[in-house]
Amino acid sequence: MFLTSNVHRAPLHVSVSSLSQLNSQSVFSVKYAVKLLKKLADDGNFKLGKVVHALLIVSNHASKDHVIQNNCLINLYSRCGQLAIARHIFNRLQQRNIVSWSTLMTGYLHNGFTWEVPKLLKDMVSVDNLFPNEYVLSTVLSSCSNGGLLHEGRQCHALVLKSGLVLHQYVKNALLSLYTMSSDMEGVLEILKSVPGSSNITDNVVLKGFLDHGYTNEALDVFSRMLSEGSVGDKISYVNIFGLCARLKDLKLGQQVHCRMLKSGLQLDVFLSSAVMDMYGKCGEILGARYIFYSYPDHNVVSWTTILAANFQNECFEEALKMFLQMELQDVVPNEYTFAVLLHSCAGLSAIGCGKTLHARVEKTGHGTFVVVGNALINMYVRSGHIEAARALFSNMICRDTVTWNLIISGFSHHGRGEDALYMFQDMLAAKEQPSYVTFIGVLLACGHLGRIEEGFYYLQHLMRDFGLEPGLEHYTCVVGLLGKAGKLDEAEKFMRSTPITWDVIAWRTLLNACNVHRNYGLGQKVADHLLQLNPNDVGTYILLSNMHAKVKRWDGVAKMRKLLRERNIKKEPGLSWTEIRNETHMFVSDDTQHPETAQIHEKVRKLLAEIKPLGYIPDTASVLHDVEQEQQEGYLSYHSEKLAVAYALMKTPSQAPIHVIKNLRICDDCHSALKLISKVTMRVIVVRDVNRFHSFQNGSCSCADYCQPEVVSLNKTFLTINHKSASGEKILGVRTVSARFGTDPFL
DNA sequence: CTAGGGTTAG
Repeated sequence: MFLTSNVHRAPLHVSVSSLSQLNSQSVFSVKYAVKLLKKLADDGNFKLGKVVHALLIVSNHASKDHVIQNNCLINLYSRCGQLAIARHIFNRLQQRNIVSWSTLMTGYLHNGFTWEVPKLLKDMVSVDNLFPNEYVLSTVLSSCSNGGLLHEGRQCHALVLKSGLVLHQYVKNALLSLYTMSSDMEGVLEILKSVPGSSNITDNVVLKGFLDHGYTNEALDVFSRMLSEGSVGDKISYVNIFGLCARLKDLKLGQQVHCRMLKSGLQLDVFLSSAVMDMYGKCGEILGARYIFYSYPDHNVVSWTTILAANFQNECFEEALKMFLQMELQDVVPNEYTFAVLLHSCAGLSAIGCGKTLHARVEKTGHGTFVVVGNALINMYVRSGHIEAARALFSNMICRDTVTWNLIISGFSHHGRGEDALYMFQDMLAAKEQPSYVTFIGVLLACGHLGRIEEGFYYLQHLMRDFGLEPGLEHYTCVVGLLGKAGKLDEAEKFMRSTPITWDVIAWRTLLNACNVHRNYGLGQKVADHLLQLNPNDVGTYILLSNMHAKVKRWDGVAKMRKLLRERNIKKEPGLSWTEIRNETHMFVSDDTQHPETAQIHEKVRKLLAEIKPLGYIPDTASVLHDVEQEQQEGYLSYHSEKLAVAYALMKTPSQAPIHVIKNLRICDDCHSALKLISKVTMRVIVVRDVNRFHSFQNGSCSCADYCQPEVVSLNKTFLTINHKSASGEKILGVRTVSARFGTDPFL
């Protein structure tokens, strides 16, 4: 084009010496200068812009006082990030109009000086006696929403109403953004109702607003209206809609939207690919997320973090850590979200070595001061069994949020430290931090552990409601556990029958477990029947039931359970335990002989069992459901994985070191009593994380006080669940090492 | 001559 060729060629050849030749010539008409400056402003071309500006000055043309041309110069400099120059020109204008003001305001807005913009409006009205038009109003409103200036924004709303410009779409959208920013979704609905007309941009603002503030149904309404109008818009619309699908965890809808996007021919960009990955990740379809990741090449921190998070959310913790190494190789610099995801992945694996390395790194980079990272660190230490390290971190945190408190409270609860948990809860209230739904799960677990029935009911029936919280299934399940633990089994059953809620398998299993502990055979059988009716293939029920039969020496019952399992071809998930020794993770499978040191480990187990026998240990293998086929083989050694892992850790660690073992199932009664005694004879602290909680064995007793906690979901869905398959699906046996090289050695 | 919407943690 004529314009571009002129811009890009002619002025480029202008040198200082040639300026004098151009001096007397009228090179630019005003009209041409305006076109040129606009083009340069759009490109953000500071270098050429200065040259043209210089030419305009030296050309001695009458145009230099031309207001439109000068407005273009202000625009040029503010678009190039040179706000000081823009302001200087504005100050020296011979004459100015409303566009001069509006251009300057936009400059302040885009350069981050949002709070100056309402002041400029005030000056404009008082000094130049100009009334704001739609350009000015939408710019000032945007500044208010970007800068959190709610008060000023409200005043602008008044101006908008006075001017009658509400009907203007730009102004309306800016108003919607303002009310979205201030979480006033009722205000948003009000504007939508009173102002007709909608554009793609309106839809996007509103959709995002509804999503951010939990108005999922309203967001769905917007989406279905977009569909009925035949188009779902552009890339940004798709980003928002994928966000909606992610929120709904509706994979089917997400796939349909994805198909539609493909058909519409839209190409992925870094935002869109992140949004699609996030959708697949949150909908539990990790393969979809990975597919998108590899089909779009140009990733930034955010899209990398998205794929790491998708892996984490789908319990592919190792894969998340491995992919981070790739990210580093590509020189993408991680941010606080990246570190949070990585630390949560370590937490999922109880990979304390990786976790500590990352801890060292965030301390060095300064990311440790972000709440998200602090929370992730606390979570990592809690789930690796280092509750005191978590407490120390908590004490040193500069700023905390609800999640921080929830983590430390339920952390103590899961470690059987009920009193500490309740003290923390009191501190939380004293710090004026609003407790949430999750907070009370941790609090009720703590009450359960301490056997404080009345206190628990007070929290459930009064305090929660004082904070506007409606108790849910998790809370009620905690109460069942609370009553059950105190031996009030009939009351627990009555509570379940009288509470109008749909109880799930977990709740009934909590009651069955209580029956088991308190040897209430009759009620136990009743509950078990009910459980098997709910889910005839639930292994957990069979195991509990079999334990119960064994406890009252009803061996016929135990045999019946085994027969049922065999007949129904129900496979018990293999028992896995692992322990980390100097950054190496050693994984054990029950009755596994693949570890290179199997002979020594078995020898160690035999020795330990012999040592604790005099202290009263009676092997209780009959009560334990092993793999039925294997069990009938001759010479079968019933060594559960946790026994193997503990024995190995005892062999390989210094004599005072505490031992940390993680397992995928619930610890069985036999191992539990064995480990209590082993902690006594070896004088070691042995911390075992099972699916539900932590058992801290010390000097012959356990922090769980021999009672299992209800299996309520706490903090998030991945709490205490593990990934026993690697990304490629290979089965993990014997020794496996989780690499812990993340660029920074914690001891450097 | 001047104005608007997007991705990651729990």
